Amino acid sequence: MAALLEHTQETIAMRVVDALRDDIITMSLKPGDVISESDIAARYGVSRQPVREAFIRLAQQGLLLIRPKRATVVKKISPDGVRQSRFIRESIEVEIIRRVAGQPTDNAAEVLTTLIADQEAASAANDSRRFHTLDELFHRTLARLAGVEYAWQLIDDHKMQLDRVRYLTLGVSSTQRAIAEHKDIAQAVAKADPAAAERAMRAHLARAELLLNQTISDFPDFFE
Amino acid sequence: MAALLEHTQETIAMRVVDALRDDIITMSLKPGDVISESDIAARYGVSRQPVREAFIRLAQQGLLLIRPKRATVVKKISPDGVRQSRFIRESIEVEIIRRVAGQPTDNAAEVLTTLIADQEAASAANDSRRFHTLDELFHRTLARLAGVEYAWQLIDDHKMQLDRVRYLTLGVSSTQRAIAEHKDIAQAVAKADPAAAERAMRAHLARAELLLNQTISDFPDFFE
DNA sequence: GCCCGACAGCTTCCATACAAGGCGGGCAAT
DNA sequence: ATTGCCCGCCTTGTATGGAAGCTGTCGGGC
Repeated sequence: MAALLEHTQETIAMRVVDALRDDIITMSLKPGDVISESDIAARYGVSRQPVREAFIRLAQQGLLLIRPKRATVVKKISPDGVRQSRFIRESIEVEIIRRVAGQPTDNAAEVLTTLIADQEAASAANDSRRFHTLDELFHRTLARLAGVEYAWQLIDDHKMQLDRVRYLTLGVSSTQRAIAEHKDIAQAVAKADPAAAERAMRAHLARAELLLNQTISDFPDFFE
Repeated sequence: MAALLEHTQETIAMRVVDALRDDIITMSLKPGDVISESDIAARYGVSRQPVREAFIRLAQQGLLLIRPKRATVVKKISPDGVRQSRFIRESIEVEIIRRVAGQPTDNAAEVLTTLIADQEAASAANDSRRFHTLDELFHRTLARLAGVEYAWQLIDDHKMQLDRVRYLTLGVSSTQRAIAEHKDIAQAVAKADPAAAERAMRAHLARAELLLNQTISDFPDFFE
C-alpha cells in the first residue's frame, strides 16, 4: 500500500495540529480565547517548539491569529469571510455539478443513490455525526466524478470556517430536507440535465444563509 | 493607515518566506531541487529556526515537499494540479463576472476601461512585467466589484502553481490578444449581459490550456 | 485629581544543542 | 561476485535558554 511506502510518520507537531483544530471546530476553544505556546505545551506535555509550528499551520488555515510578541488568539468568525467562503464553495460546486450532469458516467447516478440511501439510514438512526460525514462524502464524490478531487481538498481547507458555524447549529438543520435536496441533485444528474442540476445545487447551498444570520444573533461574541 | 496601526513587524521568517517564494516562482530554485534548512540558513546568515518555519509555510502552499528525516525538495509541477487550479479559478471568476455584469455599479465599466488603457500603454512600452501586474489587477478589480475581494486573495494562494508555468512561458503570451479579450469582458459588463460576459471570460481563461501542454514538452523535468 | 514614565510580567521570536531516523559506502562473510 | 550488515554523515524533529517587544500597573510629579 502507498501508505506503507510513504511511511510519513506521526510527528508531535501534527498531533498538536489535529488536537487543536478539533478543539477549535468543536468550540472547545472559543473564538476570542487567547492561548500561548507555553500553555498548550504544558497541557500536552511537549515542548514549545512543536506547538509553535502547530500555531503557524493553524494560523495559515485561518483558525488562529498570531499577534507577534503579543499573543495568539482563536480567530473570531468573520461573517463576511463565511459568506465569501460559501461564495467560493458555490462557484466550484456549481461548476462541478454542471460537468457531472453534462457528461454523466455510467454509474454516476447509481453511486449517488446508494450514498443517499446510507444517509437515510443515518437519519433514521438519528446519528447526526454519521450523517454529517455522509453529507460531506456526497459532495466530495461529486468532485471525484468531475475529476477534480483536488479542488474539493481546497474547499475543505477553507471550509473550517463554515464548520465552526455548522457546529453551533448542530441539531437545527433538518436532515430530511437535506436528503430531499440531494435526491433532486441526483435526479438531475440521472437525467443529464445540467441546468436543473445547477438550480438544485444552488437551492441546496442557499439554505445556509438563514442559519448564519440566526447564529450570529445567537452567539454574537463569537463573531467580529 | 492600517499598516501603521497594525504594526506587524517584519520578522526574519517572513523575509525568508518571501525570498524563497520569489526564488521558486522565478525558477531560480527549480522543481526537483533539494534544499536543506542548514543550507538556506547559512545562505541568509540566520539560524535554522526561521528557515524551518518558512519551509512549513511554503509546504502548506504547495511549493515545497518536506520528507521527514530525509530532505526538502522544491515540488515538481503537477499537470493535473495545474488543470484543477485553473478549474477552480475559472469557476470563481465566472461566478464573479456574472455578478458584476448582472448587477453593474455605475462606474464599473469606467474603471475597467481605464485599466485596459493602462495595459495598452504597458504593452506599447513592451513592459511585460508591468503588464503582468496590470493583468492581475484587472481580475482582482472584478473580484472587488463583485464584493468578494477576499475570494481573490484565496485564489492568489493557490495561483502560484499557475505562476510558475506562466513564468516559463514569459514572452510567449500575446499581450495584444489578452487586451482584446479584456475589452470583450468589459463590453459585456457595460451592456449588463451576464451570459456574454461568461462566454468572454471562459474564452479568456481557456487560452492557457495550450500553453500548458507546450510547456510540459519544453520542460519535462519540471513536471511530475 | 490627572498625567506620564519606569518596570515587572507576559508574549512571541530566534539561536543553539541534542535526538531520531534515513541513506549510502565500505567491509566482511558466504 | 554477491549479499547483507554496520557505521558515519546527512536530513528533519524536538528541547531549552535567552532576546526583543508589548501591556498593564504602580507610583511619583504636577
